[in-house]
Amino acid sequence: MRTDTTFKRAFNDMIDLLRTFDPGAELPSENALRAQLGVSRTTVRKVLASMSARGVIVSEAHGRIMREHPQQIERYPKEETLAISQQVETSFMEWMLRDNACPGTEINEAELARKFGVATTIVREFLNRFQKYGLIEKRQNAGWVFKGFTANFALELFEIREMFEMRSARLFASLPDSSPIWKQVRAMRAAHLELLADIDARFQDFSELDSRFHRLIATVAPNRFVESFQDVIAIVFHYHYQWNKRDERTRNEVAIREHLALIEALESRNIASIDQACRAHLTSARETLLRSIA
Amino acid sequence: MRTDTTFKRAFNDMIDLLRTFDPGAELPSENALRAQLGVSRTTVRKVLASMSARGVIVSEAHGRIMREHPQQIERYPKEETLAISQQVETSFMEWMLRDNACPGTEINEAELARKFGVATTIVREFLNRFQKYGLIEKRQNAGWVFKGFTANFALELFEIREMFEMRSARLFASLPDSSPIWKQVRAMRAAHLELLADIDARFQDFSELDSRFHRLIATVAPNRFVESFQDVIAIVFHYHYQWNKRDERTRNEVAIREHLALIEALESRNIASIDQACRAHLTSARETLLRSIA
DNA sequence: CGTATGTTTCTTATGTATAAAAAACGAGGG
DNA sequence: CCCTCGTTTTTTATACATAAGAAACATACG
Repeated sequence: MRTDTTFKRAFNDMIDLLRTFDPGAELPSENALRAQLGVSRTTVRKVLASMSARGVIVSEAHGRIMREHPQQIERYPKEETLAISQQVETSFMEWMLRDNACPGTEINEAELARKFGVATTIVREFLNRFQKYGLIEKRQNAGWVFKGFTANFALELFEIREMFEMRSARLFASLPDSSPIWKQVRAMRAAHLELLADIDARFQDFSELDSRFHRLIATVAPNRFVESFQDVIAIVFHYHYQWNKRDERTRNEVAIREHLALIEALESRNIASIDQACRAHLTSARETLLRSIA
Repeated sequence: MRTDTTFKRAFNDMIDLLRTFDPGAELPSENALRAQLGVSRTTVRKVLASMSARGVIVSEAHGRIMREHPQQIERYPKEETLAISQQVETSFMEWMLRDNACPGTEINEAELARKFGVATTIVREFLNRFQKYGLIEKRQNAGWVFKGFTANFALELFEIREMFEMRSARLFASLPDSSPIWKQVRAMRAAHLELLADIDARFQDFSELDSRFHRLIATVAPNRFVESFQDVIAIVFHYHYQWNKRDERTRNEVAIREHLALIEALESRNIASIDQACRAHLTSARETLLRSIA
């Protein structure tokens, strides 16, 4: 049966939300909370009931009042707030990347389901979605084959990435000053400089910034297929580097500097510089990935 | 419970296979048949048993003998040889393209399952796989949204297609004479000329030839993401034009001539001609699609 | 011993069940 | 009438069940 991860996530979020109110304050309506927590009213009511039961809030004639800041209420642990399908993604990635599964390995739905402790339906659904990442292949009336997280995979991935990214980057040259994207570019530069200043402590934050940076570049010429491909890149980098920490700090610092160079090139509107900076970064990222695979 | 479409398909194939034997001939071993029919031995045995029951073949001490050509045995109808998941694809495409679903329409798994007369699991699985075609989008804990088979969709599709196809086509210029692909190119030209000669009768065969032609061009630089994108193109064209027959004959004849021009350009090894022919064809294909959508 | 068939076991394709979440419906109160 | 809240209905996420199909094992025969 369905897990109540949505409720638990909303419950945790509600704790944070309550911190922004003063003790004794009247809470917003269920509908307002629904919008803020991003869940249905049904779930909001469940959270409210749960909070009431713990005495954090009390129902009055005219609505609900927060009694006190929920200091000692326990949050639900992170794992319990993730839908089973998301947990399966992590489990699978771990199996694939950490256990170093060999190219050509047969993937068995039933076996994975047992190993991960979930229903076969979920594994099946995950594999169907995962297919688009190009790492597995289905065989008629039989299981799947793992094609391997290989150098070849990396090369094919970067071949497409280069096509897509060069196309977007070049478009910046002809973007008018008035385009709102320049503001975002400046903000992006600031975020990079900030991270760079504190690189020793925060180098792990780079992965997410990286993804945001490349997605921003892609937005100049919106295309659903390009966006979908960004998901492929994001998931590969996210999980691969999560379990592959060699030279992480250096690697990220280099990438940040390359990003900054590209930002400068974009702002210069000079096609040649843009080309050069973009290609330099992609080449470097590709080599880094290849080195970590070999 | 699982349907026996695999058996029915194998049964039909077996009828064709038996036609190639003489009456009284001894049949190949179960294992040999398995390889020829492309199914498991379990299914082969089921087919053999079924054929025996109908008296077409008899078991002897030393194997099986075909008694007579299976003239009056009835084949299973085509629909019964398609897995439910494939039928759902057709049903969904029909709903989307023929019923002209509006952009923004909410897709309801349960409702579709009822409408198509299948289990919700299947619909869910289909939608997950179908997501990669860029026509639907999932919303957290809710259904899906149909983004519409719109002009925008066509434009984004062709933008990627042009990038991919120009890349491949250009590579032909530097391909050595010795490459085995030239032979395939010549065969492809022959197939086109043949179809052109008989265009009035066979113009419906173009769709499949078209797909093969573009896939052939892509094989010069194999890339799983490009290949996967060919599936997108193939499915879109296959279904869209299946229910959109306006000017079909003319449309296909034009495309064949464009293909022939491109083949000639490829063989010339002249980058400029290749570029020109390739772009001309893609532009024309795009305009045709756009016209049929509007 | 290698190949062909009979038998058993395991996996996949598909249907059904159900708790959780979302959405729709309804009734009061400003 | 619009908003808020209580209630009912519908849908989704997940588990489980089972026939069809694949694969592994076993036996027999040349």
